[in-house]
Amino acid sequence: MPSDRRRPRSSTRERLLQAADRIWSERGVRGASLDDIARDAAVTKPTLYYYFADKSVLFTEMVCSVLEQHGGGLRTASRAASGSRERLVAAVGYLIRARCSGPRLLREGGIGLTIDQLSQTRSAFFRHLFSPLQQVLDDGVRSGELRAMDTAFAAQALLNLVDPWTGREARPGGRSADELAADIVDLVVDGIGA
Amino acid sequence: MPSDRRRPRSSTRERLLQAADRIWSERGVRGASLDDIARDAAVTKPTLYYYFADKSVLFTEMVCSVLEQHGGGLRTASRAASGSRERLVAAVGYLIRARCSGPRLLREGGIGLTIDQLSQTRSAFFRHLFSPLQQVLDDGVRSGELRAMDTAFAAQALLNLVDPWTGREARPGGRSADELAADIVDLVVDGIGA
DNA sequence: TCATCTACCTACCGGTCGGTAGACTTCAGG
DNA sequence: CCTGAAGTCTACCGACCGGTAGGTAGATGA
Repeated sequence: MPSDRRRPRSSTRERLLQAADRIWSERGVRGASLDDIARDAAVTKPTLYYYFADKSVLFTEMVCSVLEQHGGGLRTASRAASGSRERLVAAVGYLIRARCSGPRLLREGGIGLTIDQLSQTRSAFFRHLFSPLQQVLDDGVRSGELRAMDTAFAAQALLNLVDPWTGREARPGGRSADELAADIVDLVVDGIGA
Repeated sequence: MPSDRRRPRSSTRERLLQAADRIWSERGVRGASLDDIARDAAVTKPTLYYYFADKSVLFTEMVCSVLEQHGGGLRTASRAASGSRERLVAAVGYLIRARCSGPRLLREGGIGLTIDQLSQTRSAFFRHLFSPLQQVLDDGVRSGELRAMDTAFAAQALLNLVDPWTGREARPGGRSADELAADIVDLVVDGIGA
């Protein structure tokens, strides 16, 4: 091997975070080993340990990093649209297109996160995903486009709805991300009542 | 050990299925070992292998068995009520109370199920959970209580909504099973539009 | 009474996983 | 040219997991 060594510190670290996101999102935290992640980032496991103290740290930092990233995209997307329904479609569509599997990974827990790490990921979830979505709902209620409701419950419900459908399979009826987003928002906004 | 031996064959087998359901539902299929399940059923792992050829067979039989069981409860519950909204509340309430985590376990897949086992679990899911729920929606559309819609999509959405909240934790705002069911159905039937 | 069967056990195997020790390579600064 | 830190590697460990080999206690039936 020539001088691949001595790569800039941030690049390898970043590749490891991305690999952890991609692989764990697809196969679950327990479905893929650290070797798999290291291999995907084109390094070996000890190199992974050079950058992250242990598995739980890698997990926590990865989740926080992708939540922050998707939080930014979510805010941008929902601000770009006007009207509550359109903002919701934009937000939901972004989450699906970005394959944002944060909530699902959060629910996996159990890898032995410390209380501190757990509260870190929860806080990242609320700050970056939950709150922006709830904000859109609150705005809609205030402007009269949406009815009065428990917006926290509705926001969580929306995220729970989006989550199982972010994978590349399992898009009902072969819907595209945009169609799926529109259908989800139509369902939740209009309801199924006559 | 006195004469615990020579227990009736069906009892131990049944206890293993129940243990697998309870433990895997709580900790995920990869989060608990066969030793854990055997221990919970008060036998050893080889005894588990006496009844089930391997892990994937135990998984498949367990999923089919609990789906069948919950399917029965689901039909009974939704038939006992009248009116689409009430039938939906009854159905959703049953699934939450029964902590029916079938859909989540199904999504885990990946334990190396054969194609045959996979189609077996999918078919059980559709026959016992999905179809009864879609039936309630179809009836509602036919009677005019619900608007025309893609009932397959709506049924899947309802199951996706229920699923993340069947766990013992994570009931938003400390809702009881019945309150949660009512809130979910209100959200989906009435929508959040003004 | 004795062979056979069911139901279960202890003890182990091969493989994988998270994690570590320590050597090697590259490169910047003196 | 030397040194030392940064970055990466090979090679390994103990724990655990799925699965198996081989044996045993007790009920059953001829």
